[in-house]
Amino acid sequence: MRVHAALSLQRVTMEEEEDYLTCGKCMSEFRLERITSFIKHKQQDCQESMDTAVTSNAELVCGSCPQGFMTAVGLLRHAQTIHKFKLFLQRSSGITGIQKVTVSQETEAAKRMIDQSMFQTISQSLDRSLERDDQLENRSREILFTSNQPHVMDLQQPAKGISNLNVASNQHQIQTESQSRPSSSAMVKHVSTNNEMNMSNLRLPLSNLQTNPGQGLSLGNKQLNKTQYDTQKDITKSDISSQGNSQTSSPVFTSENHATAITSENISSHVLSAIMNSGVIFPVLTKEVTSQTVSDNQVNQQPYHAAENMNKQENSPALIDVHHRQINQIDQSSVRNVVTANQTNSPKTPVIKQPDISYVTTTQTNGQTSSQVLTGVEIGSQGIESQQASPVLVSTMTDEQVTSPKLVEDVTKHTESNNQDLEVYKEMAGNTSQSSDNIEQDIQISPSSTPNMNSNVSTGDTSENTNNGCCDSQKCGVTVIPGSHEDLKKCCNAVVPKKRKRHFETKHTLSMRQKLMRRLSDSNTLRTYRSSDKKNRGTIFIDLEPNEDGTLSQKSTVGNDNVSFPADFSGIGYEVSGLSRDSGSFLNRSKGKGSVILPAGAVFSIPLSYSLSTQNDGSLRPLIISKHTFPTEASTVSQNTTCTTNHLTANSSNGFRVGNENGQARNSAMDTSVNSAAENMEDGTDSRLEIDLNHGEDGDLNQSRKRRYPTSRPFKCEKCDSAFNQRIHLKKHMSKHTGVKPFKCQQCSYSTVERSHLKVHIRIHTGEKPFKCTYCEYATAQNSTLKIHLKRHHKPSPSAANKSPTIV
DNA sequence: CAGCAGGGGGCGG
DNA sequence: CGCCCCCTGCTGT
Repeated sequence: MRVHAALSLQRVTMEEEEDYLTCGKCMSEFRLERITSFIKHKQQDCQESMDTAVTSNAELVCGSCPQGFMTAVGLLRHAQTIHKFKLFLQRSSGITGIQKVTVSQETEAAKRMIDQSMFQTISQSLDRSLERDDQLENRSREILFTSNQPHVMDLQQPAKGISNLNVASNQHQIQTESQSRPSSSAMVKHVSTNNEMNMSNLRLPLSNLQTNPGQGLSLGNKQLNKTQYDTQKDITKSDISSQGNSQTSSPVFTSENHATAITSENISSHVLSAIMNSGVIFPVLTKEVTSQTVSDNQVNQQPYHAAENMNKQENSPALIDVHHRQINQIDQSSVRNVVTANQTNSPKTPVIKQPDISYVTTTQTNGQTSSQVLTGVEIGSQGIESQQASPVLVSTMTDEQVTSPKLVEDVTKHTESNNQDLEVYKEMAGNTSQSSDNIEQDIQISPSSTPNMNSNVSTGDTSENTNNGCCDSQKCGVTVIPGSHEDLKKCCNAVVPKKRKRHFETKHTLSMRQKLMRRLSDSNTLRTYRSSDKKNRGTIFIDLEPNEDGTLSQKSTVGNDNVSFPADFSGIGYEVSGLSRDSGSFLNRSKGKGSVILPAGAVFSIPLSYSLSTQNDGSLRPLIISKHTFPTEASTVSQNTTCTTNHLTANSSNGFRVGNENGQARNSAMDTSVNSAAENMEDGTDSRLEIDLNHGEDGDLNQSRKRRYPTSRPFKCEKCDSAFNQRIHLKKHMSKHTGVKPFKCQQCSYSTVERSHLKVHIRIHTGEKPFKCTYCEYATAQNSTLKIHLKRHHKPSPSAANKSPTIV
């Protein structure tokens, strides 16, 4: 039998500092100055010490045994270790740090232990403890209990403590009186008779409690080392096992991963009162004790299984220093146990869950039993503060639903999907092995947000949105609902910014070139179709194919009888930038990316919108699309158009010209509305859709802005002859007449109607010249200025330009 | 020739 | 519709 004499509970107050010696076996406490009594106590193997403690030091006496204690904490730890009280703090929300405490049903041993006299004793002790608690550090005062749920213990505004806690022992009903201490505002509203106590919104002193899943649980800014962590796990493991083996009707415990151990520093009177009145056993962790315990363990080269020994009723040190329970294996059986538990146990049986575990719990309200699927939080690598998600009430289900095969299936599915996470977690936590048998009775449902120590901030990259990563709440902030993991995409999309989503859609799928090649390969047959069922309007796609000599050929005839095309497109270079989306606008609109390489034999389409007018006989006036070159532009075509065997060079403003044979042409884009042309036909002239081979005035290769919208300008200015294709442009234009320029420079009198113009203007004051010449030191504030500069000073030779077309 | 202002089109939301 | 971008024209050096 090992004996641990541990120095514990260094209560630091503002007024005094008391040191206590705690027997690790019987939990008796001795003042430090009575160390001789403590030594004697240990020498007598605790036999004599009880009397010593009771008679000489004890302020509290256990109601079930003659053990005496100086402090309520000591008594509680005694209750914990000897009489098997348990309590788990459930950290159940992240951002705000709000936490939840769920207390298990008392054990049979605890039931026997709890009697009125004990509670009265404890109550008195709590009052005395408050004197110290009020003087503890702020973090000790941060423990908050709030709850608005019925049948739960509600302790509100506990910052200053609780007073006069009276306990009705047998029924465990609690009443509170707060009149004795003005600062005491905590109230115990109600405690259900089934000993279920649910204390929500517990805010623990976060500064004093950090989780380091990879290395253990850090308490009081003291991080446990690997050995300590393993010890904790061992304790937990055996504890789980004992729970399952010895207490078939006991509360079902889920994994205690990241459960909050109660320390002498973070425990407050509220916790104490809660514990006392719930009749539960709780794990107490005292820093000094932990250190000592671990030290002893290290000496013994054998971790101490406190819980195991406790369950064996051995007279062994019972300093349960941790319940940082590591979940290592979750199998379907464990999942199903959840439902089984809810099936077999009384509805009154509380299900204790862990914050990072999705779980099913049952509650009783007005005599009706309902079950809820709850999810907890995940603990980030940075500690509790990194928790992100609040406990999410996913759904409220009836018992039938809870026990339905569907739920079992969903939970199972969900659990399976997260097993990989668990493996990662296990590995990172340094866990070596744990048999699933040990947690066979442990309820662990859907560790949805299994801590991912390496989890990154959501990147939105759908490629990473796998089951084990996407719905990690650390990534997307969405707590996964058991059984809803299949809705993974929705989950992620809910948090990925739209722009980012679009970014990934456009940048991380197929490259533009891949898209182009695929599209080309899919369209080796010429196609000409109308996008509209109406006879007199639609869009025609002219399929063209580059010839071996770099020219283009139109290889199909138009299906529309009312539309004819030139028979030969040979020798004509076309920019591809006019392709609409419908026809496969695979070109990037970025500058310098207006060209495209077409493999030999590939076909691309040029969309042409048209609208036909009716003739006198009621038939549609044929629309003629012909190759048309203006005499003055012919040279431009030959000069600026580059059309080699395998590529086409896109030049700006290269498109179609709509007009009539009188030469009344207006610039149009590739996607050309022929409405105006149709209108012109009304006057009897032969209207044709003519292909404008003009490649722009300066032949700038970068001028490849695609034109998507029709060039018709229905929005005409009432004060001048200006017309625009969009209303917004007319609106901007009107500012010229009205003088309204809402965007004003703060440093000068400049004002403009366009925000972007002001943005450019401000560069004058800031001196910012983001556009830098790649050939010299020249820099400018406007891109167009740089272009002019390049053109004037670094103009590439025509041959070079031909040899190096811009490639998308 | 550089710098700047402004018009107008494209495109996403 | 707002924003951005491209382009053009004007002006000063």
